[in-house]
Amino acid sequence: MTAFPMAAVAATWSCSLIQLEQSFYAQPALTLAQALIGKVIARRVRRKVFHARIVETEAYVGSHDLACHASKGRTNRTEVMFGPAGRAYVYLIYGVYDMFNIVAGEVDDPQAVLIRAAEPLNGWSADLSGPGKLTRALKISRADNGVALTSDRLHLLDDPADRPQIVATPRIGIDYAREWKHELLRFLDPTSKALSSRSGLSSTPR
DNA sequence: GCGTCGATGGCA
DNA sequence: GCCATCGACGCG
Repeated sequence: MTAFPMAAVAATWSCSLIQLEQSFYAQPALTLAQALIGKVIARRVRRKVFHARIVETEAYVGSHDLACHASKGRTNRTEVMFGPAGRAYVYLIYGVYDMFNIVAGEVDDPQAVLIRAAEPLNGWSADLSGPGKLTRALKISRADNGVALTSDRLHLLDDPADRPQIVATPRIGIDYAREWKHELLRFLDPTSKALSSRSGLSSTPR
Protein backbone atom coordinates (compact mmCIF):
# COMPACT_ATOMS: atom_id res chain seq x y z
CA MET A 1 0.00 0.00 0.00
CA THR A 2 1.06 3.60 -0.50
CA ALA A 3 -0.28 4.94 2.80
CA PHE A 4 2.25 5.71 5.54
CA PRO A 5 1.66 4.04 8.88
CA MET A 6 0.09 6.64 11.19
CA ALA A 7 3.02 6.55 13.61
CA ALA A 8 5.44 7.47 10.85
CA VAL A 9 3.32 10.42 9.78
CA ALA A 10 3.12 11.75 13.33
CA ALA A 11 6.86 11.34 13.84
CA THR A 12 7.62 13.24 10.64
CA TRP A 13 5.30 16.05 11.67
CA SER A 14 6.75 16.53 15.13
CA CYS A 15 10.34 16.41 13.83
CA SER A 16 9.93 19.94 12.49
CA LEU A 17 9.04 21.19 15.97
CA ILE A 18 11.64 22.17 18.55
CA GLN A 19 10.96 22.15 22.28
CA LEU A 20 11.29 25.59 23.84
CA GLU A 21 13.82 25.73 26.66
CA GLN A 22 13.64 27.59 29.93
CA SER A 23 15.62 30.58 28.64
CA PHE A 24 12.88 31.35 26.12
CA TYR A 25 10.46 32.25 28.92
CA ALA A 26 12.86 34.60 30.71
CA GLN A 27 11.73 37.68 28.80
CA PRO A 28 9.19 40.38 29.69
CA ALA A 29 5.54 39.27 29.56
CA LEU A 30 4.98 41.99 26.95
CA THR A 31 7.24 40.28 24.41
CA LEU A 32 6.62 36.72 25.60
CA ALA A 33 2.87 37.09 25.04
CA GLN A 34 3.54 37.95 21.39
CA ALA A 35 6.21 35.29 20.95
CA LEU A 36 3.77 32.65 22.19
CA ILE A 37 1.30 33.20 19.34
CA GLY A 38 1.82 30.27 16.97
CA LYS A 39 3.70 28.17 19.52
CA VAL A 40 2.41 24.67 20.21
CA ILE A 41 1.26 23.32 23.56
CA ALA A 42 2.18 19.65 24.05
CA ARG A 43 0.07 18.14 26.79
CA ARG A 44 0.39 14.50 27.82
CA VAL A 45 -2.58 12.88 29.49
CA ARG A 46 -1.61 9.36 30.49
CA ARG A 47 -0.10 7.83 27.33
CA LYS A 48 -1.50 10.31 24.81
CA VAL A 49 -0.02 13.64 23.75
CA PHE A 50 -2.29 16.42 22.51
CA HIS A 51 -0.95 19.34 20.48
CA ALA A 52 -2.58 22.76 20.19
CA ARG A 53 -1.43 25.96 18.49
CA ILE A 54 -1.75 29.09 20.66
CA VAL A 55 -3.77 31.87 18.96
CA GLU A 56 -4.62 34.28 21.80
CA THR A 57 -2.69 35.48 24.88
CA GLU A 58 -2.67 38.28 27.45
CA ALA A 59 0.33 39.87 29.16
CA TYR A 60 0.24 40.71 32.89
CA VAL A 61 3.29 42.86 33.22
CA GLY A 62 4.13 43.15 36.90
CA SER A 63 3.05 44.33 40.36
CA HIS A 64 2.35 47.85 39.02
CA ASP A 65 -0.19 46.37 36.55
CA LEU A 66 -3.54 46.66 38.38
CA ALA A 67 -4.94 43.70 36.43
CA CYS A 68 -2.10 41.43 37.57
CA HIS A 69 -2.92 39.31 40.62
CA ALA A 70 0.49 40.18 42.05
CA SER A 71 -0.53 43.86 42.28
CA LYS A 72 -2.26 42.88 45.54
CA GLY A 73 0.99 41.56 46.91
CA ARG A 74 2.91 38.35 47.35
CA THR A 75 0.53 35.67 48.62
CA ASN A 76 0.29 31.89 48.55
CA ARG A 77 -1.66 32.08 45.31
CA THR A 78 0.68 34.46 43.49
CA GLU A 79 3.90 32.97 44.84
CA VAL A 80 4.78 31.11 41.65
CA MET A 81 4.77 34.37 39.67
CA PHE A 82 7.64 35.62 41.84
CA GLY A 83 9.73 32.59 40.93
CA PRO A 84 11.68 31.76 37.78
CA ALA A 85 10.12 32.04 34.32
CA GLY A 86 8.80 29.04 32.45
CA ARG A 87 6.57 27.59 35.15
CA ALA A 88 2.80 27.22 35.02
CA TYR A 89 0.66 29.57 37.12
CA VAL A 90 -2.79 27.98 37.35
CA TYR A 91 -5.59 29.38 39.48
CA LEU A 92 -9.36 29.03 39.83
CA ILE A 93 -11.65 31.79 38.59
CA TYR A 94 -15.33 32.27 39.43
CA GLY A 95 -15.19 29.05 41.40
CA VAL A 96 -15.50 27.23 38.10
CA TYR A 97 -12.60 27.48 35.66
CA ASP A 98 -8.87 26.99 35.91
CA MET A 99 -6.77 29.58 34.08
CA PHE A 100 -3.45 28.58 32.51
CA ASN A 101 -0.68 31.18 32.67
CA ILE A 102 3.04 31.00 31.96
CA VAL A 103 5.41 32.82 34.31
CA ALA A 104 7.60 35.37 32.50
CA GLY A 105 10.41 37.78 33.39
CA GLU A 106 12.94 37.58 36.18
CA VAL A 107 12.78 36.24 39.72
CA ASP A 108 11.00 38.66 42.12
CA ASP A 109 9.38 40.52 39.20
CA PRO A 110 5.92 38.93 38.97
CA GLN A 111 4.89 38.75 35.32
CA ALA A 112 2.85 36.15 33.47
CA VAL A 113 1.06 35.41 30.21
CA LEU A 114 -2.49 34.04 30.18
CA ILE A 115 -3.17 31.50 27.44
CA ARG A 116 -6.67 32.39 26.21
CA ALA A 117 -7.23 30.27 23.10
CA ALA A 118 -5.65 27.66 20.86
CA GLU A 119 -6.51 25.45 17.93
CA PRO A 120 -6.11 21.67 18.07
CA LEU A 121 -3.48 20.18 15.75
CA ASN A 122 -2.85 16.82 14.21
CA GLY A 123 -6.36 15.57 13.56
CA TRP A 124 -7.44 15.99 17.16
CA SER A 125 -10.65 17.96 17.61
CA ALA A 126 -11.70 20.13 20.54
CA ASP A 127 -13.04 23.58 21.34
CA LEU A 128 -10.14 25.54 22.83
CA SER A 129 -11.62 28.97 22.04
CA GLY A 130 -11.44 30.48 25.53
CA PRO A 131 -9.22 30.20 28.61
CA GLY A 132 -11.70 28.09 30.58
CA LYS A 133 -12.53 25.79 27.70
CA LEU A 134 -8.83 25.33 26.91
CA THR A 135 -7.87 24.14 30.39
CA ARG A 136 -10.89 21.85 30.61
CA ALA A 137 -10.08 20.18 27.27
CA LEU A 138 -6.36 19.84 28.02
CA LYS A 139 -7.02 18.75 31.62
CA ILE A 140 -4.84 21.53 33.01
CA SER A 141 -5.77 22.27 36.62
CA ARG A 142 -4.42 23.72 39.84
CA ALA A 143 -2.60 20.42 40.26
CA ASP A 144 -0.27 21.75 37.54
CA ASN A 145 0.46 25.00 39.37
CA GLY A 146 4.22 25.52 39.56
CA VAL A 147 5.10 22.79 37.06
CA ALA A 148 8.10 23.62 34.84
CA LEU A 149 7.13 23.83 31.18
CA THR A 150 10.13 21.75 30.26
CA SER A 151 8.33 18.75 31.75
CA ASP A 152 7.19 15.73 29.83
CA ARG A 153 3.55 16.25 30.83
CA LEU A 154 3.33 19.85 29.71
CA HIS A 155 5.68 21.83 27.50
CA LEU A 156 5.75 24.04 24.43
CA LEU A 157 7.13 23.53 20.94
CA ASP A 158 8.28 25.99 18.30
CA ASP A 159 7.37 25.60 14.67
CA PRO A 160 10.05 27.69 12.89
CA ALA A 161 7.88 27.81 9.76
CA ASP A 162 4.97 29.43 11.63
CA ARG A 163 5.25 33.21 11.36
CA PRO A 164 1.80 34.41 12.47
CA GLN A 165 0.31 37.83 11.96
CA ILE A 166 -0.28 39.43 15.39
CA VAL A 167 -2.91 41.97 16.42
CA ALA A 168 -2.93 43.78 19.80
CA THR A 169 -6.15 44.71 21.66
CA PRO A 170 -7.23 45.52 25.24
CA ARG A 171 -7.48 42.66 27.73
CA ILE A 172 -10.77 40.98 28.67
CA GLY A 173 -12.69 40.99 31.93
CA ILE A 174 -10.57 43.48 33.88
CA ASP A 175 -12.88 46.50 34.06
CA TYR A 176 -11.72 47.14 37.62
CA ALA A 177 -8.13 47.79 36.51
CA ARG A 178 -8.63 51.55 35.89
CA GLU A 179 -6.23 52.88 33.25
CA TRP A 180 -4.75 49.43 32.72
CA LYS A 181 -7.94 48.14 31.11
CA HIS A 182 -7.14 50.16 27.99
CA GLU A 183 -3.58 48.92 27.53
CA LEU A 184 -3.04 46.86 24.38
CA LEU A 185 -1.83 43.75 26.17
CA ARG A 186 -3.91 41.07 24.48
CA PHE A 187 -2.42 39.49 21.38
CA LEU A 188 -4.02 37.25 18.81
CA ASP A 189 -3.67 35.72 15.38
CA PRO A 190 -6.52 37.43 13.50
CA THR A 191 -6.70 34.66 10.90
CA SER A 192 -7.61 32.01 13.49
CA LYS A 193 -11.11 30.58 13.75
CA ALA A 194 -10.47 29.55 17.38
CA LEU A 195 -10.33 32.97 19.06
CA SER A 196 -12.27 33.39 22.31
CA SER A 197 -15.89 34.48 21.93
CA ARG A 198 -15.18 37.76 23.69
CA SER A 199 -12.29 38.55 21.37
CA GLY A 200 -14.48 40.67 19.12
CA LEU A 201 -12.93 38.94 16.14
CA SER A 202 -14.02 35.32 16.49
CA SER A 203 -17.15 35.67 14.37
CA THR A 204 -15.92 38.40 12.04
CA PRO A 205 -16.27 37.18 8.46
CA ARG A 206 -13.17 37.43 6.36
C1' DG B 1 -27.38 38.03 16.75
C1' DC B 2 -26.95 40.30 21.17
C1' DG B 3 -27.42 41.52 26.18
C1' DT B 4 -28.11 39.74 30.78
C1' DC B 5 -27.57 36.64 34.47
C1' DG B 6 -26.47 32.72 37.65
C1' DA B 7 -23.21 29.17 39.12
C1' DT B 8 -19.44 28.49 42.41
C1' DG B 9 -15.18 28.54 45.56
C1' DG B 10 -10.86 30.41 46.84
C1' DC B 11 -8.91 34.45 48.13
C1' DA B 12 -7.99 38.91 50.54
C1' DG C 1 -17.35 40.92 48.53
C1' DC C 2 -14.75 40.26 44.90
C1' DC C 3 -13.43 38.02 40.44
C1' DA C 4 -8.11 37.19 33.90
C1' DT C 5 -15.51 32.62 32.47
C1' DC C 6 -19.09 30.08 30.24
C1' DG C 7 -23.47 28.75 28.64
C1' DA C 8 -28.36 29.28 28.94
C1' DC C 9 -32.03 32.11 28.21
C1' DG C 10 -34.97 35.93 26.56
C1' DC C 11 -35.66 39.03 23.08
C1' DG C 12 -36.67 39.95 18.36
